[in-house]
Amino acid sequence: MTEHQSTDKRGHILEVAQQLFAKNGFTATSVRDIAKEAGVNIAMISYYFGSKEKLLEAIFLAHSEVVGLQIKSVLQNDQLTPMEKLEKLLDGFVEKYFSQQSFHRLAQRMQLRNTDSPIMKVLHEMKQSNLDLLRQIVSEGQKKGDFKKNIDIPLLTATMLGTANQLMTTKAFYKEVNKLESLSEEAFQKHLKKKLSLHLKSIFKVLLKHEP
Amino acid sequence: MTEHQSTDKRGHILEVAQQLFAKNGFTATSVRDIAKEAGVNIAMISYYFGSKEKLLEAIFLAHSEVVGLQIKSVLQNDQLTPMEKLEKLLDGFVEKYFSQQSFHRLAQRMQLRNTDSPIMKVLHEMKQSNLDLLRQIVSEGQKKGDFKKNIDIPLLTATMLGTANQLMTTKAFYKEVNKLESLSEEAFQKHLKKKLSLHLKSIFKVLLKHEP
DNA sequence: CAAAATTAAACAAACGTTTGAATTAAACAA
DNA sequence: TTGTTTAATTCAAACGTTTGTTTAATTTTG
Repeated sequence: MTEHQSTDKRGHILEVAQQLFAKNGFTATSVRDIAKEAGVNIAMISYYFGSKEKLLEAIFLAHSEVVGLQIKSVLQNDQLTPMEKLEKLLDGFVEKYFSQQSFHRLAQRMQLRNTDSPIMKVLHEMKQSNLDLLRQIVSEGQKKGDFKKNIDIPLLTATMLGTANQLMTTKAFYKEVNKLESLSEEAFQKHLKKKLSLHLKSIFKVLLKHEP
Repeated sequence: MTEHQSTDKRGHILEVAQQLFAKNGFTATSVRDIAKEAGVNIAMISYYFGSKEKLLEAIFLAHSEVVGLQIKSVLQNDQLTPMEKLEKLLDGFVEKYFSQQSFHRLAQRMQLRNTDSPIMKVLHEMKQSNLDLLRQIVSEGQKKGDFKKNIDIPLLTATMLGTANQLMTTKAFYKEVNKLESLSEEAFQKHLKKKLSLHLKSIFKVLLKHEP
C-alpha cells in the first residue's frame, strides 16, 4: 500500500500476499494470484521466500517483530490509575486492530487451523503478551483495592479479541441492521471503532470494578 | 456419528465432510479426503450432491432446517422475568454451541469468506434470529423498567458469538494458561461450558441492568 | 566481469468432475 | 414364491485443469 515495487519488491509481495490470504484463504490463493496481483513473475515467490508456505510464515514473522513495543510505555512509565491504564490498553488494542485488519483476518484463519508451526508460535506469543499485560494491570488494580478478586483474565481477552473479530467479519451485517448504509466506508469505520472501544471498556470496567 | 453407512450414506458423507471442512477448511479438503474418510467412492460426492460446492451448501441447508425451534418456547410460553429469559437464552446458546462445535467452526470459516451464496444466506438468517430474539427480550425488559435504554444489541450478539468462537479456537491456549492439562477432554469441555455461560451472563446482566 | 534479479517454459502431482460399465435393489408379472 | 425388467447405486479409470516448484537462459545491477 505504502511502498511500491522497485524499491522493496520483497516487501510488496509480502503485503499483497497478506491481503489475498486474508481475503480468500491460504489454500484458495495460488502463487499465480499473488504474482499477478503484485506484478511480478511467479518464480519470484520461490526466489524470495522459498515456498508458498514460507511466504506465509514470513508474513507472521514480520508482524512478530513489531509486537510488544508501544505497550510497555503505556504500562510502566505513567502514574495512571489501573483503570486509566486499562482504558489505554483497550484503546491501543482497538487502534492496532483497525489499522491491521487484513492481518487479523488472516490470523483468525490460521487460528482455526490449530496446527503447530512457526505461525502458531507467533500467534501464541501475541496472545501471551496481551494476557501478561492485562494480568499486570489487573493485579495492580487488585492490590489497590480498585478491582475484584477472582478475575478470569483469559476469558476477558477472549471477549476482547473475539468481539473485535466477530464485529469485523460481520460488519456488513452490522451496517445493515443499524441502517448505516449511507455512511462512507471511512465514516463507518470510525463509527465502528468508537463503538467497539466504548463497548469493550464498559464490559471490562463492570467486570473488574467492585460493586458500589 | 450416530448413523452409519448403508442406512444413510448421504447423511454420513454430509457429517464427515462437515468435520473435515471444519478442521482443514473447504479448499484444503479434497473430495478424495472426504471419500476416503467416509469409506465411499469419490464419484459418490457428485452422485449425491452434484459437486463439492453443493455439498458444502447441503451442510448449511441441513442446519438451517433445525434453526429457530426450541427458542420460541423459551421466550413466549413462560411467565419468566426478562432477566430469567435472558439467562435461558444464553444457556441455550452455549448448549447448542458446544453440541455443534464443528459446524460453528465451519461457519466461522465461511463468515471470513464474505461472498454472497446460499451459505451466507443461512448464516444471515441465524444471526438475524439470534438478534430478533434478544431484541424481544431486551425490549420487554426495558418496558418493565428492568433494563437500560440505548442497548446496542448487535454489539452484544457480537460479544456473545465472538467470545464463544475465540474461546473454542484457542481452547488449547486456555487449557495451558489455566493449567488444566490434567483434566480429561470431557471434564475440560464441561468446565469450559460452565465458565463461558457464567461469563456471558455476567456481561449481559451488567450491561443491561440499571445501576443500583 | 561477476552476482543478483527476472523471465518464460516446463515439471510432476493433485485437483474436481465425468464416463461407462458393473453391481445391487426395487417393481412387477406370472 | 419365482423370473424378468427397470431403476438406483457403486466402482475403477480417465478427463482436462490447476497447483507449487524448478530449470535454464536472459537481463539488470554493482
